[in-house]
Amino acid sequence: MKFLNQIAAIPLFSGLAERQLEDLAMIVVDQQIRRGQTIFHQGDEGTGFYVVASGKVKIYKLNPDGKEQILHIFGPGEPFAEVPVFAGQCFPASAEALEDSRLFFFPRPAFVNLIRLHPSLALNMLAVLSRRLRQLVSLVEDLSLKEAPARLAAYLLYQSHQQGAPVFELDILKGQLASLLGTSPETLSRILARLVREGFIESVGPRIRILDKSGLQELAAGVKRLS
Amino acid sequence: MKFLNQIAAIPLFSGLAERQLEDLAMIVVDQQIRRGQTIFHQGDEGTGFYVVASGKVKIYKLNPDGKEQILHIFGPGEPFAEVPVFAGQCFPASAEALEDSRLFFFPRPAFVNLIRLHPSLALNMLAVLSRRLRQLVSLVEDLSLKEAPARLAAYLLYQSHQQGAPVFELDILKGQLASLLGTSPETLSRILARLVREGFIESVGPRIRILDKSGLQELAAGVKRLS
DNA sequence: CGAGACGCTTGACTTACATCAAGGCAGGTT
DNA sequence: AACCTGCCTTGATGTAAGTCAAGCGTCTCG
Repeated sequence: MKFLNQIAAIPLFSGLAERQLEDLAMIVVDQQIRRGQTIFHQGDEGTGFYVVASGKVKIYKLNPDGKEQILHIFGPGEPFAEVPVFAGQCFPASAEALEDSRLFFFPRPAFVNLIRLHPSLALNMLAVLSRRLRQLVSLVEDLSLKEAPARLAAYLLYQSHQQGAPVFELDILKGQLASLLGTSPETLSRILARLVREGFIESVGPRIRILDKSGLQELAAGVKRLS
Repeated sequence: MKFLNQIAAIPLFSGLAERQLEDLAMIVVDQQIRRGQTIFHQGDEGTGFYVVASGKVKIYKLNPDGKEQILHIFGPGEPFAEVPVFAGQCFPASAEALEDSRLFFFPRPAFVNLIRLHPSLALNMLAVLSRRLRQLVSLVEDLSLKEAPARLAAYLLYQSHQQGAPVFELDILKGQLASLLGTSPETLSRILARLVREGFIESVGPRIRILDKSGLQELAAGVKRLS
């Protein structure tokens, strides 16, 4: 059966029996998207949700002046746009591919039926939404209670942790990072320069080396500030 | 059985059979809280979730300087603190009673079992989390993409709509409203004064009268600004 | 090769909002 | 009545970060 292996590898579907995975494979729709292409706009009706098979997708909001705030960036294996499946039906935000991507689309009615039949699928989905909630709470906290340098420090530490090394490469463009951190490219550039000047990091292009991890942690927590 | 009627009236549990409501009533714990009292702190371990029976509760974050951001304010019938039930186990934020309140507490293990047995309970919970996600996305949008006057305008319109009249009373203290809108009491006070001066509203103490609904809507949408 | 286009950086300026400080007003207590 | 205390308002000042504008390296493509 088509895509069965790839579907089985999606964390959201972990713990499901072979039979249930086959049910999923029955309803899935495969979709190719080019970099820069819009997947949906906020306000569009949501007829199902997606899982990233390959590539990278951003979920974002725009204001009337054209300023953008990125809410999430999702990579392989991560589901997105589940909200309209369970509440209301329109998307609260827009989605666009940051790279050429392949998506699995699961139509709503069939998926809701599967959830009814399989409690472990429901619990997995509850866990996904709960983690998402946690992420968003943290974004609100960052935007409202921390300054831009603290947000950047937190992001750098997170990336370094994810990639498992004190030296790493930013995996998104700096302009996109600015939008994710809720600031402008100019401000991001200036803060990065200050972090270098004050010895917290080295930076060449997208390559970052963390020199003072505990200093960055203090910045990120908001207990210390740049001079 | 104790509390059965009140539990049956909670929207989260709508559509459940009598038998299932009785199961819930078996596991519920009743809890009285005084105004100002803390229910839990962020980082505490979450052993279950709550539903407000009466009173009012705020969910909030603090930064090291003591600045507060309110994430939600919940009233009768609304569940909160579900996140640690399904993902991780510690609370992402803190909770405090804004009024003397009565809470129903549902211990995690028993509740998770009920979810396994009753798919409609799972779907109800998914709907609750999805709506919560929508709310938080909207909060991020407000904080990052709108100015304080737009946030206040949106709040006033929402309250007016909720209470079903162009004249209404703020149901929380202005200081708390400032924290909910991500601003300071001083700034809130000034913006309110400007809204009055420019003829959008009348305001005496906590009493608000909306004079120019469409003007406020334009402010809230960010297409127009205060002069 | 030259010309764009794009992404990033840097400098000069502007601004929304926070902070600090003082005072007003209402409700409750002695 | 005098006096808190809590909440709100108003004024003066400070600042983080946005905006505008110019310039630079890199890559692509005619």
